[in-house]
Amino acid sequence: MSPPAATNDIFKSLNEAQSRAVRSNADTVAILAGPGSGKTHTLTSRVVYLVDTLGYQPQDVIVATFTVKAAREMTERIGKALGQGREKKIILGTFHSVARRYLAAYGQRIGLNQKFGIADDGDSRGIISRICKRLQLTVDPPMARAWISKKKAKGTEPEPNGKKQAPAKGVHVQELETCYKEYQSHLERSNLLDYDDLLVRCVELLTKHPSCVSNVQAVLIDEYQDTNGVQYELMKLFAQARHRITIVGDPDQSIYGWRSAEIRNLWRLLRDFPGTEEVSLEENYRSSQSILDMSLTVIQQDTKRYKKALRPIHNKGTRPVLRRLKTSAMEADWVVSEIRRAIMMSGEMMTHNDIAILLRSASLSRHIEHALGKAGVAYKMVGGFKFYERMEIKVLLDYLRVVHQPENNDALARIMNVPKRGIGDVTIKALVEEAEKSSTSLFSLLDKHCCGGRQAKTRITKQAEQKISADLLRLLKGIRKRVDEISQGTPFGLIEMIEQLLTQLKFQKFLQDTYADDHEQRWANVQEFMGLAADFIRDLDRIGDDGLPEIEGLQQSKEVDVLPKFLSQIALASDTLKDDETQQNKAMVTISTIHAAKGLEWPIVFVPAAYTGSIPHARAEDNDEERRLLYVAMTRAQALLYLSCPLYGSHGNGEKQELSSFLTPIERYFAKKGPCFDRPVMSEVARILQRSLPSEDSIYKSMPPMSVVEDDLFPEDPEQAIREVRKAGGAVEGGYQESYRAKRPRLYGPAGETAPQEEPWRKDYATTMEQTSSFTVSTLPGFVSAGTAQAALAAAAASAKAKQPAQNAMKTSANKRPPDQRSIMGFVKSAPGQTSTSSNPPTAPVPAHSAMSNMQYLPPKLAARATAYAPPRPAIEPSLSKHRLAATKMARPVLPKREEADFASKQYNCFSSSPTKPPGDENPSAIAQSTLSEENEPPPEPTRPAGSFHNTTCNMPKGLGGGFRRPAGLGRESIAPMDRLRKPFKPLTMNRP
DNA sequence: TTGGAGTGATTTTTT
DNA sequence: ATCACTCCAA
Repeated sequence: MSPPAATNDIFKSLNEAQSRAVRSNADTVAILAGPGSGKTHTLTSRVVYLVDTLGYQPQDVIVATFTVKAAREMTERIGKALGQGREKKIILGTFHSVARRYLAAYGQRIGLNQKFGIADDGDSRGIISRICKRLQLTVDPPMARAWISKKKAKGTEPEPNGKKQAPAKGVHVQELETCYKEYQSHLERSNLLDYDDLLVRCVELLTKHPSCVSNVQAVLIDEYQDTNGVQYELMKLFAQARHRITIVGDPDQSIYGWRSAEIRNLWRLLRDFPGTEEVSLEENYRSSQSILDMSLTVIQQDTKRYKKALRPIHNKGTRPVLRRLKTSAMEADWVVSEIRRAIMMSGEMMTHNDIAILLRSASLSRHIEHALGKAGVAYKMVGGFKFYERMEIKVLLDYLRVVHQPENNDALARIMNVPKRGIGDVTIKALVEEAEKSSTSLFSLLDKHCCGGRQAKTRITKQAEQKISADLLRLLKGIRKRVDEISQGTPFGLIEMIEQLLTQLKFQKFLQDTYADDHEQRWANVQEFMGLAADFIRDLDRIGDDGLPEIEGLQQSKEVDVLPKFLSQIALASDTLKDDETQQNKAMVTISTIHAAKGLEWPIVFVPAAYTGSIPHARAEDNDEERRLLYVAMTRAQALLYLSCPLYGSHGNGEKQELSSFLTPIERYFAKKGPCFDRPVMSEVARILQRSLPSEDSIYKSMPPMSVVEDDLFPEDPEQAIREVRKAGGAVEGGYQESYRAKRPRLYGPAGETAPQEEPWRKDYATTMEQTSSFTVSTLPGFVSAGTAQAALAAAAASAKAKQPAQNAMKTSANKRPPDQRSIMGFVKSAPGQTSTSSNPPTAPVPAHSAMSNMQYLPPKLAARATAYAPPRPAIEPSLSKHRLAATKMARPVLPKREEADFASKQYNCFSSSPTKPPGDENPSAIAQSTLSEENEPPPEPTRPAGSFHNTTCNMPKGLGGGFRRPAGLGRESIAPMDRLRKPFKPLTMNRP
């Protein structure tokens, strides 16, 4: 079979290294690469290659991703390339969903009830806290939960250093064990599996019954750095028939350590599959060079990490911004103003779709949402509050869950009194207790009590309640009956079922009564839920089942019911909705947690709240992971990157907040305010995004009169601004209102008139703000000039004290590695050129606190073994393995081969300046920013020693010019599909003039 | 024993 | 500002 067109297209879109990875004949392929290097594209291409060129059957390929979003995107991409709907046959999904599929089909072999349900987060939390209460355990339930989860997620392999999981001090392991046991038995009784159980039980299944995966020819894993112990085992088990595994990952983007992700899995793989071929992808197709440089200065603060080459394909670009604002409310307003400015100054080359605001925690979104809403900017929130967590939805889901699994006591207990039935907490608790003691389900207890020979010895049940219970039971039974009838025939009825629930519960009325003010919104949510169910049904037909291929001689249970599928889909995917339908054509800003943003990219990225306590999170255990998180956030940006930090906390009377400790050492490398969007800057942005910039004329014409052209609405140095105000006699307390005053003192007339007690002034001002949301506040001339004056003052002061490079942070040199500590891959396979990459900027200081790391290092013994399997490349120069300790001294690394090195360095030169760029305007953005930063060091430009090039690079195609095609799927259209609308019913009007 | 009002802590990240 | 929990009146 000659390769169809699809394959050729795929190969055209690959660069040399990517193509090598795609076509590798090795059984095990490990692709390690930095952000924006086309990892996922490579992985999908390999899938296409395996199926299309090598003729693997799609159903014999397993692709496991980490998030639902990634899974969906991958299906889409593969589908596009493969066509004929063959992508549907691939066993593709998150680890959890693939595991669920196997358990649904074969779980009975390990004694699993086929109708098992999935205990979501809330369920397990509830169960555990009830256990703790009941048994009067002293452990804190969340902590017990974490302990249990870790225990499950770790898998069976013992820790290398023999250390045991250490519970927090002072906690009795005995209690934890008890809780664990109790929890498991509760789950079992309710026929539930929690998230970890899905994996654990699947491991059990595949260990005992390898035939279930006897068909599997290849296993591919995305975001490998985030796999945990069980997932590793699962991966191996999936691949047990043929041992063909392809992984892609980036240790620098390992941000799920808290969920027991183990970077150790990387060397486990190399240990268990000695023939593994490594490929590294080194070109970054995503971000401007300066964004990449800046991100590197962050990630390189971790001296223990494994360094990879990462070479920008794009131009220098605009210097990233680190803005300081007074409060988080002001910060949010500033973000909005920058969003407007950027869009306006780009002449709509960029829209709201091109913008993301990435947050460390979802709870930080409040101010941002407020500001966006105030300004009438459409946005959507990814992650954070979950649709399914909303009361009204959760209730419906619980009803459905009880219909599916009558023995699910927790769900039943929750809904017993939900349209008020006059059953109080006490009664419910007693009933649950009784049910548990007599080891029946709550449902059958109630059933017997009401209908049968009234056996419930529960002390108190009024007759009124009894009748209402009958109503509840009748409803549930009625629906169950229908389900039973339906499941024999067409897989319809889900919608019907929900409708019936709604009418019989008088749900709308219930919402009206319970939530007086926002019942409309809630009802709308319910309707969206219906729409979601409808989509699900439709996709079931279109996408086909998520069943497994028939294996000869193996009986599998077919899932005929839609309900369980629907429920587990929801449990496993906090966001099931396809955006195709929901997507209004409105451009929307994306707000997302950093975690949820992994793998995505946007032209403009804001990272607000970059203060210590947020980005190294106050409760974080692993500072290095927090740093990686910041790195991930920064590397999402293509053209413009904005970080910001409020000086005062928004909570309470705002204590002072410190800039993120990851940023203080490099603060001076950032621009202090947003760039001037002049022609050179904008055209460079356009080049990075590969879009065409509207003519200067048309931009100018479309600009509303008196628009804000510069980022000067807010003082560059709020503290300075505060001092100014104070000098002028104003009271400074550090609050929201106050901040505005400090910002534009002139508004309030001559000095002294700023006294906060002047209520009328303030009120007026505030209302004006609200009403004029369609234009920026600053369109009033007075505002602008005052602001500008302030900014000028602030700038002067700022540059005076700019030279404080946080030397104190460098003091500790506790970061020296023990001599035997090496970076993972560099140690495992001591290939030349794979070691150093971009060298440190000699000045990049290292924060003192980076001593802890979750990186695991290969024990010498294993290392020796692994090295033995390394392909016959020249051994590494011993000095190089420790090169990082001597990084500052190392002017020139040892070169593997001279010619190659020269070639590579030429290549690099070629990368770093665009061929189309006239030699003259080397760095427009630098010029644009020069007023801000002329005294400062330029951002540390990593010098990339030629010898650091991986040999992949040296093998680059001879045709030097044509070699650097941007892989397809990395272009504009590849901006990852937006996630589903979180707040669909907010006022979403854009009212830009 | 239920339900409403009032009070008090509280927010990492995800399958 | 939102949720969970306590307290008090039916």
